[in-house]
Amino acid sequence: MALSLPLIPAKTLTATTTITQFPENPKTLNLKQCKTIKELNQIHAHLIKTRLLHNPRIAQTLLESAAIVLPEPMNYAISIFDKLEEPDSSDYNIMIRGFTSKQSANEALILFKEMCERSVQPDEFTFPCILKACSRVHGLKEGMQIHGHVMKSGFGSNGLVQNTLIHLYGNCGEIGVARHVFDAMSERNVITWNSMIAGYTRSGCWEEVVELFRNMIEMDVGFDVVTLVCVLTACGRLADIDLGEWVDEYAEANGLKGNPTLVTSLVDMYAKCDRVETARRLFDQMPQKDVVAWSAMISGYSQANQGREALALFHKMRKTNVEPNEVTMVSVLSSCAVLGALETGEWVHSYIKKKRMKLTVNLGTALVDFYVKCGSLESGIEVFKKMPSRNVLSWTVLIQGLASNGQGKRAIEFFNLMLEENIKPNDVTFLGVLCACNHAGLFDEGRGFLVSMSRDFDIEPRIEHYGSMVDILGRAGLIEEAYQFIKNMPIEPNAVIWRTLLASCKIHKNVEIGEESLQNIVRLEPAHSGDYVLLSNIYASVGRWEDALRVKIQMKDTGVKKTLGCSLIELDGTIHEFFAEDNLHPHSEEIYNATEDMIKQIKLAGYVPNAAEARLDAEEDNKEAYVSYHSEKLAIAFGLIRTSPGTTIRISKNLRVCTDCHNVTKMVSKVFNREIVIRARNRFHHFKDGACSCMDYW
DNA sequence: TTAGGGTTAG
Repeated sequence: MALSLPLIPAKTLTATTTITQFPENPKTLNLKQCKTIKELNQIHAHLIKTRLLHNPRIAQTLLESAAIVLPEPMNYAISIFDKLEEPDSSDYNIMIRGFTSKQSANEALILFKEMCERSVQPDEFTFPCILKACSRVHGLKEGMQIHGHVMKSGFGSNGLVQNTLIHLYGNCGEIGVARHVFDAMSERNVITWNSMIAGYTRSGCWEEVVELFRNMIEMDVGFDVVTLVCVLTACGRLADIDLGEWVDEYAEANGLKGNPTLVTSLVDMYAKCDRVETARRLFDQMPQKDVVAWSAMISGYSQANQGREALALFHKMRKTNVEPNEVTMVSVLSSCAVLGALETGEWVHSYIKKKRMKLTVNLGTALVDFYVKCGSLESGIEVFKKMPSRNVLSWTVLIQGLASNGQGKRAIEFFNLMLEENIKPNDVTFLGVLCACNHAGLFDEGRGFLVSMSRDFDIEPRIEHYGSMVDILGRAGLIEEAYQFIKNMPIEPNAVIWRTLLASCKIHKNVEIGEESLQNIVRLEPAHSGDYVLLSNIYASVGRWEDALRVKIQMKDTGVKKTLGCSLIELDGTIHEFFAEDNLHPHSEEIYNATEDMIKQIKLAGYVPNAAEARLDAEEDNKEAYVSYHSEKLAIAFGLIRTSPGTTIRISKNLRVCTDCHNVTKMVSKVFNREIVIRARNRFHHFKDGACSCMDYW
């Protein structure tokens, strides 16, 4: 190995400058007190000059300072190590630890190999050190070889070694093997338990984390902050607020709230347990917030569907000197995706480029997901192609994105490419594939995929897959067959399945099966307003006005509240929110005028308001007016007056698009020569030249 | 000299 000794010239070591600082007997030198490389240089030079470096103990202390105490690169330590006449196991241990702690675990492994070749026997500390190195680089294969070595060397029942083995296997996803080592141990300490719990945490086995924690308490093992951090993570994922609060109280009572990692875990737990305000309070109280704390709070908002708060917090973070990392950006992009905030997300994308952040699999996938969820398919595909590596999730978000945007055939092409690249699809991938078949009208293919997923890929279809199949049949107009399919399903149908059928009944005007569907839905899930609206619309569409009204009244009587329609449009990075008939917007009057204007113009081109739905939605006299001011119409009109001609208008809304709004948007796309993308509750609609990508089925 | 912890997309 190359020698690079940045020696201070001997002449600087004058009695007045340096030597006098040393104690008389250099053996008592505490080299670990060296704070800088310069100090170490001086001592090193002195030891060479006085020949004390030939003393192995002194040399080893120097080595330890260079390799472990100082944060310098390993070159210096290497130069000392290479000069050792006969390095023993403890010298090797120091070097292995140094490499591992300085992120060069591979070099640690090379050195261990060299140690074995030079017949230096590993001691009880060597194995924990080298196993930690394996763990760092997820070197399962190397770790297993060393495990074999451990057994041969007789350290198989050494507690330290076993703890590190648990950590290694847990860290490499071999949680079963980790548990095997754990179960075989005769004595376990807190670290043993924590290593096992940490492994379960890493593998997402949240129930096991809680179970082990309860065992720890029952068996009186004791626990510490590390245990609690893992338990809190599990509480968040399991939405176990009771245990989470218990941990919080324990931490409070035992003065652990000063530990930033623990508080970050509390923030995460509260946010995931739907207590975002509590999380924010804790977050605000943290005196020092690192990137993980910020990311946890941002992702808390993002997951609680509070995208605007997430973005606001991200902007606040940018004013501090804490640099966001890839993980932060994943949550920020997810918020943009949920909000449909294309401009903001595009800005985030350029920010990622400017900061030269690594396009990790997660970050790349989040970007693809963001673009396709904003209906910006080409950008999504471009990012996807540029990703240095992709996993099943990356493919799945792309397939789902293409499918929900009405590009079913293209989605299936990507699915085939995925198989060619030997990426194994999972259950969610198949949801995307079935969705693609649905939107592309690929009826036979859909049926084929449903069979294939269990036969060829060993994935049991879940209720969602059956639901997708019901949708495929319904779209094809095979209502009766869809009904029989539900009856013969191996799983008990839920409200979603019946709702899917109900929606098909609406399109194909099948009153009889529609009625039965609603009965089933009401039985399973009484308080869902959309179903009543759908049935009511079915009656209306076949002219059964009294029945339609009866359903409306029934809806009122049973206390089912209609969800308020809400549409969002982003202009110059600001998100504007509209509710049906609202006048909350500061430019309300202007927007209403624009909406009237828009309707007037499309009427000239032949638009006739949809009487059926208008009639039902209307309160008394102002029948037409009511539908005219559905939230997406207001948002589109606002988009028309605030963007330059030809610009694509992008809206996201919380409900399905109603028939009248769908007609209006088609007409607007033609009359005003605009592409309009509406992201609705269940799918995307791309309007262009008077037609929609959903082919009028949604 | 030795072992364990928090944030991320479908």
